[in-house]
Amino acid sequence: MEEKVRYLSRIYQHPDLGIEDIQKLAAVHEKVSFKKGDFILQKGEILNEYYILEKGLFRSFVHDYQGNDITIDFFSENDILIEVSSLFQRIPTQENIEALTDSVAYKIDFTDFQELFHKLGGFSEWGRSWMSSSLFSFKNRSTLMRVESARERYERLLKEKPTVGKMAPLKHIASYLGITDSTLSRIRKVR
Amino acid sequence: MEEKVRYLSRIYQHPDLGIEDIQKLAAVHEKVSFKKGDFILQKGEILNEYYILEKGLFRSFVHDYQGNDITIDFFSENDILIEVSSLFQRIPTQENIEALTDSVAYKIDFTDFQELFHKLGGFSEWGRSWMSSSLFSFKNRSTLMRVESARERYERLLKEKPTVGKMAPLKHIASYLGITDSTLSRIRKVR
DNA sequence: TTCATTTCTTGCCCTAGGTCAAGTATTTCA
DNA sequence: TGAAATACTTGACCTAGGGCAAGAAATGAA
Repeated sequence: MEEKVRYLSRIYQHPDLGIEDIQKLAAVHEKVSFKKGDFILQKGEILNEYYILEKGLFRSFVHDYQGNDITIDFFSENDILIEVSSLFQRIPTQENIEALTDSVAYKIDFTDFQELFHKLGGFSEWGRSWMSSSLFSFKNRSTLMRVESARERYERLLKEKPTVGKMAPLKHIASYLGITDSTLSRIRKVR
Repeated sequence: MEEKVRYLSRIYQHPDLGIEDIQKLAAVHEKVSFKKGDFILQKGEILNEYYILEKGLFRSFVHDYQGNDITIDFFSENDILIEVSSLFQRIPTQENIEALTDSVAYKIDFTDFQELFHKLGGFSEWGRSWMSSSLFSFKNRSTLMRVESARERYERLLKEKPTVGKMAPLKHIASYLGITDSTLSRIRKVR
């Protein structure tokens, strides 16, 4: 129990969140494990919880209009495992979220979240700030897609999420980067 | 005054926001006008307000590591004119935001925003929901960058923001789409 | 273990879009 | 209203990365 609080206080960092707040949060987080291949969300469902990923690797993906599997995002250790628009706007998602390795996470239900979001001022501040940095990184990604070459994007990914380079199958990485498997294979060959 | 309330109630739509809430919001929104070429934000500054754009067209842009001007986003009528991470995380921005036409907007200061955000439950819900749809559209954009051809992206933009096609200079549209001016010019030539 | 499936590599050829540079057209503002 | 600046077009050529297909390697299920 102590360990849960210690871990969550590393995730929920905000000047307005005191130790008692973290304890209230910890009380509604439940430890869960996943096997490689498990799904936490599938197209058409409404997400009812989110997870803090303590150990392991997930990816989210969609199918484009030609049926191709496109990786949207990778989630690695200490990331928040979530599909924001489905959870917060209560609408069916386009995305699927799948475990690429066995994993451990802390789960919190939407109703518990909602209650504390309105009760703890620091928590809603934390949430807004998490969302805004998440918005920033998607904005950034779409800029970098326009500006960097395939190799540059690959090298950036390796630097930012080293686990992905080691654990994710090449085809998922390729679709995440917006290139084909063959091209990624060739990029990898040369250093 | 009545007109301001009427207009803002079209923007701030949420089940938990009643007419009295909108009136409180309207009280802290101030009508402002801009001339073509005005900036509301420049690299290095911290944004202290946001705007609801009633009339006109803006764009945000950055310079990449080679000094090229890259358009990040266009803002047209009824859009929220904002740079989220600077405003909410109180950090200096990377972006510039510039009026492409004479414009009219409603301005709200961060301190007023902050007060009502914590006072009106419906307003923080509205904010979260606005952010999550904004997150969704950036996520979407970075997917479409990977999946669609240059011409498809251009045609989507025309459909989604028709004013942009008419008012924005070709080079800004091109950098928004991630292509060169020459290519966009050629795309336009053929229908 | 072995057979099947999935993952990755590689060769050959092709194309969307880039680069550069020289126009032409349109704005802008003195 | 006319000169300078900016916006747009177009041609000639080039290149990053795609498409396809065949094979090698790794994984996995029985």
